[in-house]
Amino acid sequence: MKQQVQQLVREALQRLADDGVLGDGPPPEPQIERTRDPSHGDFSSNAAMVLAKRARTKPRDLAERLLAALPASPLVAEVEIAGPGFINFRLAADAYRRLIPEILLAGSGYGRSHIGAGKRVQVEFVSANPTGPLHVGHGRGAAYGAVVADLLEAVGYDVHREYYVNDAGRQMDILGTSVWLRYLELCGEELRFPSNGYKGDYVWDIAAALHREHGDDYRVDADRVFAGVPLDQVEEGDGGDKEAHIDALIANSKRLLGDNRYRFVFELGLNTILDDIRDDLAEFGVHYQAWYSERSLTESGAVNKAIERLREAGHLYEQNGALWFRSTDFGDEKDRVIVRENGQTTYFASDIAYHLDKLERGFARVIDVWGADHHGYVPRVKAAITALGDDASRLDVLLVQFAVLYRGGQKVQMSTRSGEFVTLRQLRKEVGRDAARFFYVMRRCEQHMDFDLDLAKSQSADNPVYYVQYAHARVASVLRQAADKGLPVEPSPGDTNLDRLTESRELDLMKSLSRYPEVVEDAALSEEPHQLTNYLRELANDFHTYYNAHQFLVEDEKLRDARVKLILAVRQVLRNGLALVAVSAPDSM
RNA sequence: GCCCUCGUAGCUCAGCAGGAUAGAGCAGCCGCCUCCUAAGCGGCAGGUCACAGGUUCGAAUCCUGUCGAGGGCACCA
Repeated sequence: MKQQVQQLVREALQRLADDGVLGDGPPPEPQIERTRDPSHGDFSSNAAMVLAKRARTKPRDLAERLLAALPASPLVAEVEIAGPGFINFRLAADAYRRLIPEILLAGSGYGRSHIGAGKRVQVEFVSANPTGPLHVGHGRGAAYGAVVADLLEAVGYDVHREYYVNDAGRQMDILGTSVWLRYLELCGEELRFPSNGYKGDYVWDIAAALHREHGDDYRVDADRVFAGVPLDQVEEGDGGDKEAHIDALIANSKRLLGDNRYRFVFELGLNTILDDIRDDLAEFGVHYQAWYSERSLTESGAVNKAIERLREAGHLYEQNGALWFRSTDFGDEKDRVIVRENGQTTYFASDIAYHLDKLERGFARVIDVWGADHHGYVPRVKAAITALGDDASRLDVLLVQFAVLYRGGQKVQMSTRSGEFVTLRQLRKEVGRDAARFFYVMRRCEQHMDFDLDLAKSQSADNPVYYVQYAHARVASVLRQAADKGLPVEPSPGDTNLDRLTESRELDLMKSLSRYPEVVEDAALSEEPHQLTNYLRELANDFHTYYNAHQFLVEDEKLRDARVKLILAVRQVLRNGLALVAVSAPDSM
């Protein structure tokens, strides 16, 4: 609808340009926006103000000429010049009425478009280390990434969703060792669990599974495991070193178990947790096209290849036994280590290889959804891409701020270190998938979020999820009532009877319905799902207002038919919008 | 110390590729069910858009600085 108005202005501008009114060059693309104030009509263009300087006229004079050049259209009921030079359009009620059969015909396709033109976009999100279950912070990234991906798909992009699995590196070794130590405790070994180990209950569970399946097969005397290991740091200033302590334990684990058996324990931990994450996300309505293994990058030689390319391009140097990437040449604040003194490549090296791989796979755009705590990481990844001769602007990093949970007005304390964090699974169990999904994307991602658990659980109008779902359920309820009363619920074809929709609330509702495709497009292109949830709330509000003001199942057959068609269209749009945020659209509450 | 994000109604947040009197939801106050679910609707009240400068015909929106909140500054991932 907006596009149709835009087309009119575009033609008018072209005419003025042909007449030489606009000075040199082709006319610019006109900006059309929905008005805030209904007294300004439905749409507004600031073209005259923007082009006044170029045309060397006053904005209002140019607006007059533009108005005169505007082609006639049945769409428009009224055009006027207002304020400093805005051109305001009021559309004909029929233009809105015609939308209803369009929506009913398009069904789940209403609001979808082809702006993306099938361009391939990759969205990588969550990508949490498989060292423990997902917590509520990951949940926000999961919901956000999933909705951004679905939105982009809805506007015609070919979307590839990917989870980068950090299945290599020290953190994973710490997990493997943690599992083994817990297992040894289950075997009856006495030991002091390292302060830097993973202490969550899930580690016990994995250890228990190992013990159940393999008895004492992996048992080694605790004394041998801790032999020659530097002191742990139990509390501040006790002279211990928890990093050196855990590293030595890892080394001992590898040595005492041998490669194959160490690998077995390691894989057991990794796979158990990864399976759990996979299930968790699937239950949350989050699905991926690929789970990309970090380890595979090393094994395929991709990491070495990336390093070689950087070396050939002259961006590497050696210092203190390590290999560094001169990222400061590309705007990073300091240079970064690629290969450590001990010969191991860093996580960053893998990440360079991974991003190189992403770009080589030919995605027009690559979107990374990261936790805000990784923001310092952005410049170095972009630096690496630039250094490799690619265009860093193809990569878009979206940073998602943390969510702070509130229960009973109190902040829910969380600490990853002690293993006391609320998991995504617990959250889903407490508030349900619908509320979790909706609440997570209700706010701009860069906004710190207060997640009110009590509100998310409440079955009241205060809760925006119930509010929107209730609107959907009410439509279904009306249809049930119609059936009970023996009234025909099959709507008439096309725009039959729609001229009976003359109430202001009906027009408001139709206007809201007409905005939906614009909302989806804006939300998708700006990667802002909250625009969609806000819209859904507004649409639900328009519907509830209408519901309260008018009876739908009236005696007058034609009016009844018209109103039923309108609310069917409302139901369709609510369904489509809720589907995009993966929230259910129930027929009864 | 340096860097990033944020600071809008009592609370939670929209609005920010500059535009017409700053919006919504809670909470507060006042109304609305013999009628399709009141899990709803309407109304009132509530703001020096953190602060100070600057750019502009025009700034919540752009720039600089100050203050405040969160985060980041590893040969961890």
